[in-house]
Amino acid sequence: MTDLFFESEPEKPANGGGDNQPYFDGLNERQGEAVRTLDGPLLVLAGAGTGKTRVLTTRLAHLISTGTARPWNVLAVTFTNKAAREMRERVAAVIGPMAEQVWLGTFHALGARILRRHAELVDLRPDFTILDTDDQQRLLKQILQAENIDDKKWPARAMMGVIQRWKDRGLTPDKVGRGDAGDLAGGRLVEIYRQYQERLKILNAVDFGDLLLLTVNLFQSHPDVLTKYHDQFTHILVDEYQDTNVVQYLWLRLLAQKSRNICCVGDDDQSIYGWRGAEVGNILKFEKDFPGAQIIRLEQNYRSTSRILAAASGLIAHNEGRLGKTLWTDGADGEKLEIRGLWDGESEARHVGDEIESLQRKGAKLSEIAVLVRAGFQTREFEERFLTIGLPYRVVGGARFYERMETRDALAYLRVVNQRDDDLAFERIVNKPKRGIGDATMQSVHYLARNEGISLYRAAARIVETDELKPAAKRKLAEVVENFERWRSLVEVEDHSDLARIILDESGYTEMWQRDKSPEAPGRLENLKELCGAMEEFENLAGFLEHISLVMENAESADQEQVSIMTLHAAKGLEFNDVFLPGWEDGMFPNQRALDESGAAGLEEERRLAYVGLTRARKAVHISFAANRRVHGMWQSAVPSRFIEELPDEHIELSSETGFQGSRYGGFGAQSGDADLWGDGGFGYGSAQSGRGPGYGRRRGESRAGPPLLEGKGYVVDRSSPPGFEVGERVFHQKFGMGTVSSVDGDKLQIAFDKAGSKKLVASFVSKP
DNA sequence: TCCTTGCGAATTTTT
DNA sequence: TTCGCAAGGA
Repeated sequence: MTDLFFESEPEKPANGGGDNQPYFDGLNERQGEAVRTLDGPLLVLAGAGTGKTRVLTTRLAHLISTGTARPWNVLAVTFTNKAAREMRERVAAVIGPMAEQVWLGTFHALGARILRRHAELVDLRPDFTILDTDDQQRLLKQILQAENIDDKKWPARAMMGVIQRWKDRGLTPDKVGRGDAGDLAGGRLVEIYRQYQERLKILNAVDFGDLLLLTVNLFQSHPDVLTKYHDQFTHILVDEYQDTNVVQYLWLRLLAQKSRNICCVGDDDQSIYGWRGAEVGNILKFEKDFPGAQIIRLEQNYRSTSRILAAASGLIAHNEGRLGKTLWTDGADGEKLEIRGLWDGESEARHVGDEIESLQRKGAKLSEIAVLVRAGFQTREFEERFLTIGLPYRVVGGARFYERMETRDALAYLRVVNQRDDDLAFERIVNKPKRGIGDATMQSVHYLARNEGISLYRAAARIVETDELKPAAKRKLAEVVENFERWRSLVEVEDHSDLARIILDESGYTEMWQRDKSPEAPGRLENLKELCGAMEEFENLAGFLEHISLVMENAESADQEQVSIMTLHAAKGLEFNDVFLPGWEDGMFPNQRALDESGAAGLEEERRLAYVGLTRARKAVHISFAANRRVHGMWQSAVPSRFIEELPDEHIELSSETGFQGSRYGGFGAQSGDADLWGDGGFGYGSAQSGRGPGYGRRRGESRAGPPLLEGKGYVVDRSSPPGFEVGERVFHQKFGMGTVSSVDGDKLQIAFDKAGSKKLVASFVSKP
């Protein structure tokens, strides 16, 4: 053990005391090893469902209960507040109130905590504001506008993304390479980034990226500060290490370099946040970064059936550059993965709805069922269907309480009271409710603020002392400033939730909604009440605002009996008995844009996402794909996801409503010599046809040339080899009309339709005219 | 200052 | 298709 100087308690012998502790009960050998290995760098490769959280919390408890470290000597880092909260609760269950003293939190929360202690060293005041995404974007937009950057060509959102990625990589404006900026924002993006940072200083504000970036800068430029933390943190624990970006990595490395007692837990196969700066590389090169590191693999899965694991393993094996793990279970084989091909999106939603109802009839709990989609907009189709059949559901990860307009307005008032220089907050409410402070007035204030290098609030306070504004505007603005000064003087006197009520009343904000006749108004007033109520749980105004900016959570709806609908990203870390994975079509999943933008790496990340999806399921996986889908109002035809082909044959059961007669699917039947692959289950071509109204089947038949379709058990399966098409040939599709073949790739054709644009589809969907 | 109209874009998201 | 934004008119 290092740092004996700082350990007041004598160390327990390596194999003593701890091992018999009750918290070791039920840990398997590997897990126990991961808990006991307290010295030196350790990487725990924890596959899905292998008890990762358990190991992490037990290890933390073990560190403290053996006296190896005192609570405040442990730094435990997570990515989400939820994970942090869970860990703290579980540790507290073992070691009691001492858990409170552990430095446990998200990277950002811990960064903020450190940064506030040394704010002046990075040119901030300790009461700095933490801007949320919306504020960041608005601030950047202002700068872009001032610089006359075309916001059509260089939208603030996208530019913010680029700057964010720089921050993720630890790059301050002076460190961004020349080539990195390219022609972004007319080649001026680095300069704009610099200005953005300068504005933040004036606003006494930081964005999320700064919480880490500035902390790293602080450690690098003030070794004495770093030393202080070296002395404090003798043991570091990191959750979800595969999701760390470069700054987080630097942050950890700086803090861990002395003690080297760093334990990172993660799963390279579940790295799905590359698009927002996460570096799988961090976990892949752990051994190089921390020489002598031990690696422990957790491979025994306690969640899924062996078929699900085999299918997931088969899929993920297509990725290169993995550390490699083989999940196993001593549980049951379970059912084969069910894969359904449907005619279109609506039909898919109906199918999923029916399946869920059938599960429900068999006694399944709705809370144990989830529909996991690739992108947020896909939830709509299922919501509509579930509403019509009266199936209770909830969409996880929608609009959040703290993102609602009225909440943000109210918060803006509080932010200005808390910190005058918070321009974004000030601007948001200066004329809300309407009090006659329009663009013209604010222009003058902006002008003064810019010239003097001061914040809007200070500029406003100054400008009302002059005769620059028209009398009416001047009076109104002066009133606003006076109000804020008065509210500010009440901070010490009034209880902060009462103060919030006073502010909302006196500013006329509450009245504004009371007068509002729109149907949403009552709800908004309700939210405002709720907000004031929520404040009571906090010590003071500043504490509350810190919580808001860092924690931004949904008020959790009670665990009711409802199906969960969410994105695959949101599902990470969760588990359900039955998991539905719709939309497995090329272009949708894997997502076309991911492929276009990130190529092979993008495909691998999509595949990991699929892996995450599959491994959420305890008992059964239901995959589906649709032949036709309406995207942005246009009908698109698609081929099944390549991931379906990558699933091991012996663990899947494929059936299709309309028959995707691609060679693979034809080959399926031929391979096993068993038509049953197509024939089980209740979803037939015929029944689907009747549900959709007349026409489809007939049209399809009519427009089709060549041999009639084979029919078996209600399915239409074309086993004849697809008619050969050649480049340049004219073809007909029932939905897209006439088109010309532009390329041929096996049984998939690229067709330039006369009206519907260019599409890639399976040859059997088109016919010769 | 507010409302209408028209255009363009439309992943994943925590902090 | 639908939504959000920005410009232009009342």
